[in-house]
Amino acid sequence: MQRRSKSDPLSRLLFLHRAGPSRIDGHTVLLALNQCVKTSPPTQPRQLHALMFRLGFSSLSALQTTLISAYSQCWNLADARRMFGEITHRNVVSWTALISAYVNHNRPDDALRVFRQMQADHVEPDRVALTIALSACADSGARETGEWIHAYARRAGGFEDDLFFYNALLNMYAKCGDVGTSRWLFDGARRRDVMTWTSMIVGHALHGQAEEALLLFDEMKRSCAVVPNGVTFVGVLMACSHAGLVGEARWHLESMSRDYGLEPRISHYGCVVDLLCRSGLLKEAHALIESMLIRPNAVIWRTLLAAASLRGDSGLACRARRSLLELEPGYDGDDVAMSNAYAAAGLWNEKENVREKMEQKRVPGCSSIEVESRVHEFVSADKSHTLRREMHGVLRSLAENSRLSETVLSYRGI
DNA sequence: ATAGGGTTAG
Repeated sequence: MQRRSKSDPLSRLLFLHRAGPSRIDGHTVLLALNQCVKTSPPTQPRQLHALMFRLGFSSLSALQTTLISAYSQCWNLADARRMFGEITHRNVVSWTALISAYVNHNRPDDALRVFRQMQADHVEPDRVALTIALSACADSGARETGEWIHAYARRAGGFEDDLFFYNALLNMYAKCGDVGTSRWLFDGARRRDVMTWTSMIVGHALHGQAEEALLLFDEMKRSCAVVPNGVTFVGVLMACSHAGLVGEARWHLESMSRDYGLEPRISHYGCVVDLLCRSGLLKEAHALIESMLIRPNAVIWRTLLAAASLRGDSGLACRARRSLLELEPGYDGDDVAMSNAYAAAGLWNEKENVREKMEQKRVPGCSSIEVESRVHEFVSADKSHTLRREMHGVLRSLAENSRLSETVLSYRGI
């Protein structure tokens, strides 16, 4: 149980209640609930839930809806779902709260399932519901559903002035692979905010269109209408990373804090470390990690370890491995990388030592994939799956195709 | 008119 002060919204509410229940109405309770959710750490939604019962507001649908998002924000999806089940008169807002909960818990397919259930229940989506459904489409790559929502919105009036909706639409097309339509929406936009620019820059970057992304970022700065934020710089650095533009990436990383007062986060450093490593600049990557103001995480060190093992730099690999043992000692993949590093450097005895330790652990790495809601698992050199012949055939043709396109690219001098 | 539900990274 947390300690709370006399002035926190819950205590105030209880005080008012004791003074005379008639002084409290639904609005008062709702305001208090919202304040509770905003404090950090947020008040446990179960306490709020109990209080609603005590004050006699437990069946007010607006309050129940607020509790759905409160449970969701406290990482309690099961209780959010249960809360939804308790609502007897569901409207578009309560459905939307649940859809949003699934989106925020990285379950876009479940979000879309609920979106369809809502319509089967004869509840018409409004533009907020459509906006959240679009972000679910973007996250799961559900382009056809996204296009359906676009058509639906056009019939319902377009919502072109709603930047929330417009940005979600533009982002959906970009994430689902249709950068052309995304750019068409961008060029035709009546208004643009940071999110519009950022979604478009990231969209280009994700699809390897580094030049378009960087040109757009220049244009954004020249227009002076919006100020880039941390996410914008993730897009810019991703673009540099895909195009191998080392100098440009370093310049933008410095410009972030110098010109915009944005302290680079781990994801920004991650982009640049990855780029330096893939360009073979391992010493520079290491120096950047050591110079960071924030504590490097396992992903960053693992990037360096992978590069060091690929190039047989066993000294640097050891350095990365040491940090990884502190951060994530149980991660078996790092042993594999380390043994590869020794092998690449010709240090066979050291390689054998690592291998032997791995054998003692005996935990084979396992990959899994979900197809039509059945999960299939594979370990290395697995021959047990009934469709292995078909799968190997597909893999062979993929490998063949990528060899072909590589030949074409090198023929063009790229 | 409408408490409550909203967009950007990997």
